[in-house]
Amino acid sequence: MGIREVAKLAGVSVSTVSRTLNETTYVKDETRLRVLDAAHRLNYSPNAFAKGLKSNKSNTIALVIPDISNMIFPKITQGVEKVMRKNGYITVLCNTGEDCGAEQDYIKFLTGQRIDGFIFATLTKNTAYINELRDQGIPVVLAGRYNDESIDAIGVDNFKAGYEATKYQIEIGHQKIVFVMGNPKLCLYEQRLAGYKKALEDYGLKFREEYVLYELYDSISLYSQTRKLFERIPDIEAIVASSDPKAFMLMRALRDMGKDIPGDVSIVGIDDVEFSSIIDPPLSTVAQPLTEMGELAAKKLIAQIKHKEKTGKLMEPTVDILDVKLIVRGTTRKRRQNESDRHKFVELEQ
Amino acid sequence: MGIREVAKLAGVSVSTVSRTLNETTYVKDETRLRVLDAAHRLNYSPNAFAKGLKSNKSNTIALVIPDISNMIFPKITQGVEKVMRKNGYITVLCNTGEDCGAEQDYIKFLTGQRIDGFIFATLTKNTAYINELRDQGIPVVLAGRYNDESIDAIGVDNFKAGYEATKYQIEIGHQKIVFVMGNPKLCLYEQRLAGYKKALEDYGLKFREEYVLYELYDSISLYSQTRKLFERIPDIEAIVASSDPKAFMLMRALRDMGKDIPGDVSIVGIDDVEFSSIIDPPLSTVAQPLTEMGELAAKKLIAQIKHKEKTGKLMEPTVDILDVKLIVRGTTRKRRQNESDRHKFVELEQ
DNA sequence: ACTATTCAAGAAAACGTTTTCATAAAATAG
DNA sequence: CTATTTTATGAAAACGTTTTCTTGAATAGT
Repeated sequence: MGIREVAKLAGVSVSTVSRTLNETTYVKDETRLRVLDAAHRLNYSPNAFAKGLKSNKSNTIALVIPDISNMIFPKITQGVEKVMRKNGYITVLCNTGEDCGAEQDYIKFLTGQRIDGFIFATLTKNTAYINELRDQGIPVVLAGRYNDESIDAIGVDNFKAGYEATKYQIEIGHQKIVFVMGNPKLCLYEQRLAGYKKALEDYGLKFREEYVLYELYDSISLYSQTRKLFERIPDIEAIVASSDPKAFMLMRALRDMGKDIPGDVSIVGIDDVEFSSIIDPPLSTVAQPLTEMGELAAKKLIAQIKHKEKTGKLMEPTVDILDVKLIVRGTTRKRRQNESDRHKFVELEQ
Repeated sequence: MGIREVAKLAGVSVSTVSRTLNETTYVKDETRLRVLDAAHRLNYSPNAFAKGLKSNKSNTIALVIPDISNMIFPKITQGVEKVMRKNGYITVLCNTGEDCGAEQDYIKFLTGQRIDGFIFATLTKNTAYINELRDQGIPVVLAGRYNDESIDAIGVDNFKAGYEATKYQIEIGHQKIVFVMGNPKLCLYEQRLAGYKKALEDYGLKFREEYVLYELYDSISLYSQTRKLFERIPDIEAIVASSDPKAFMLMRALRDMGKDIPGDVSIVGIDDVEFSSIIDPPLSTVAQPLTEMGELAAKKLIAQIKHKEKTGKLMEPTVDILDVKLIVRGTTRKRRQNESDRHKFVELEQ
């Protein structure tokens, strides 16, 4: 089942078989046909190990993500895989479980496996070992993080996302706006928070530390923290959640406290995961183009790989920032003038 | 950076280096230390291509799924990847997009890439090319489907899932129970439907074809179909959805028609995806252990791979069926005695 | 008609390992 | 003290390709 068998059946040398199959130089039409036929008859498929050994190419890339069951990553993954497959690359999945150590181990292991390139969608700040990878000449692109100009990246405008979400809440009349913060180690949350602050500032509202709710530990803790916050400050009017899943958790907590959404609290998220449009009421949110991000990251990586194959060097890194877009759905609502108006409104609706 | 450099630095032959690194036969302690030190100093990592060429092992498996952004697959994927990584295997992700042709292309391509084994979580009935794969001696395990005893598989008891969901609706007093059917090409839906029918029968209820709602095309169409069904048969009391995402879509449609859940319609799903517990009200559903399914499939595949390495043959295939469990949450509710009672109830609550 | 050039195809080297074969020293047995 | 076994290592073959080096035939240029 090797190339030798094909050669024998076609009555040519192995070199000729290789040449026809790889279309590398001249081979007479008549011979080519014989070879192709033989290869087909023997159901020949070249040994990837041998090929790789010569070419030092695996046609395999690694997608490193923290947690595939976190809703934003399947979309990114889908985009990456699709583009890779179309271009003849295989995608290996590395689920690091948000564990930096595991990530490094994985990288070390994969480097030995001669991976052609890496896409990192992990979101921690520490990029030392990632830069190292690039310094070794291995193509790397970051998806969803771009704290560093020294590496190729596709990101979204997280600052704008935070800004737009907040701006909208302000423009529909809210002033007491809580920001739900995520893990501060991830710069995307910092950027979103910065956007929130800037919007407040631009509209002459004062930033108050007690209005930002930090997600400590996990999303369960967010539930109890929400209740505590609303007990302390009952007149909160609006919420900007730094991610959709956080918005879901808050909606849950609020509902359990007897609050109506958007009647009592106007909520806007950031992400636009698939579920945001399915829940009731559908979540208003700032959408980031996740699948597109994956696709672009994949294309960028392929471009680097090809360039490296040709020239032996990597291109200068660039970072592309994708735009975000506010989608108004059912969880946001104009502020009513005062309490008495509000009751009127409620009665009217029933 | 090859083994030769290590050998030179350690002052030994390449054979000795290989032997120390693979711990295959005798090598003097003193020599071993020298080699290890040299390898470490040169940051040596063996070339996977060369290794594979000799051993015919890639330490790589392929996970074939229809759609990673379909909520049940990230969980399975997570389970597979975790076990694989722990055992030194790499997982390549194959997202076929429910397209059988693409799947076959992918398989052909991967077979050439010398993949050690396959896990299929795709759910179509046609297994001809999968059986072929096994006949070629390639380890294969199916996750989530088990229509065939000739291949290793991990499945869930889909019949029981349909049965338990229906049984519960009956036991809390409902009689007019709609079943929402999925793609009939997937045997898991057929099995769930069979469970529904059997439960009806066991409780002396008649199966009515007009009570099963077929998801034609996509989940969007399900929305309009739901409305049509309830216009035609307004007194439906309960719904058994053959998957949680379908339940979500129905809840949406029902809500838009002004129906209260579970007040007017009692709904139970099957799957227990992460979101089911997050939405409001949280979905009652029959849970299948998705992550566990992935883990077990991975373990089974590894067992086959190891066995094949040792004996050159595959073990007799076995299929394991995991149990499912009804989780009662907020979308199900006991039937009230009659219409007048019902109005009373509603008033009381307000 | 004789040399360049292009076309066509085989022989053999190379890729970086592992593994077999060979050999020698050391340990053990009789 | 020799004969065998065990321990330890090097040389070389093998894995299945691609690619360089040759060589030969055909075509073209004067």
